[in-house]
Amino acid sequence: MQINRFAEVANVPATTIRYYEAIGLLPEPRRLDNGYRDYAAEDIDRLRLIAGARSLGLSLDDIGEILALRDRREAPCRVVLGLLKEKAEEISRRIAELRQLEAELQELHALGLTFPTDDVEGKACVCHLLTQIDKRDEKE
Amino acid sequence: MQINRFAEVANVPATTIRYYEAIGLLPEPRRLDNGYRDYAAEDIDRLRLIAGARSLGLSLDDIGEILALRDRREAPCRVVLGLLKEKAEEISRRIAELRQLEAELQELHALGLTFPTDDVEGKACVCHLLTQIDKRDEKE
DNA sequence: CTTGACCTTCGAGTAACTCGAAGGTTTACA
DNA sequence: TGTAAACCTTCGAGTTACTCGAAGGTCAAG
Repeated sequence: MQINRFAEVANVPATTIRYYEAIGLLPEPRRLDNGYRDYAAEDIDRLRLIAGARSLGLSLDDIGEILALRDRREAPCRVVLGLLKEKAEEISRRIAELRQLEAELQELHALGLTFPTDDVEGKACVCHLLTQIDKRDEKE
Repeated sequence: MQINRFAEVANVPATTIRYYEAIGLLPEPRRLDNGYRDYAAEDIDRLRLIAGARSLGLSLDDIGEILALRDRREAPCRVVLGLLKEKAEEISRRIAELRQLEAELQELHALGLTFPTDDVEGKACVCHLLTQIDKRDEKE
């Protein structure tokens, strides 16, 4: 299987596959006589694991650890479970932050609409509000 | 005002201030005889605008545009309003994505807990689930 | 025989900083 | 007077996870 076919079955760009190989996540594959990479069916699983973990937001570093465990014939399940939990918590924190930010943006936008749109220097302008954000946070 | 004091009043690390100067967001300040940067009170506003806009998630590119308009004595308010609206929409999309991801992570974690944690090769393991994520999405 | 689709490597670019090295300056203190 | 601590300077490289471009080799079809 050449790289493009491999890319297709795992749904990962070929350039990304070469990148994963370069950083050591994927082993160097056999080569055809012409030097083209030649993947075996067994390779798909590893790449799918990487892609799956990435789509859940795990870092390539985390994934590297998981694969290293597996390569040493140790089951990485416990590590994976921990990482999934951590990630879920991180994301729930991130969601809270973004909600906050979303509210702030909407408020600022609404407030900005009530101001003139041609005030370069004065204080009656969204742009001026931008300079006040930190100060306002401190007062709260 | 030397850079550390300037950093303090605007609540931005000194290294970041140098960085903003290097990429042209902040003008080169006067220098003291010993070569140290010397900021004026008027400079604070510009840095606060940058910091405020950054904290709302605007990119340095966006901020560069805003500042360029201001430097040309054109009011950037309309642009700012547009950017705030765009950002709010982007963030609301991002929140939806993260919610989805959070649910997936929790589901996977819960499911993983019901599996043995010492299965290297077999299919009864969270790690195996990771390789199935894309396929499952396709079925849905 | 050439066109197009594939494959190769290498180096650089992205965003927004952050860090480290290697050095100069100023102030405080023994 | 010496020196240590706390400033300041520049420059280059590191971070994350790719992505792109250049320059070139290979292969099948028409």
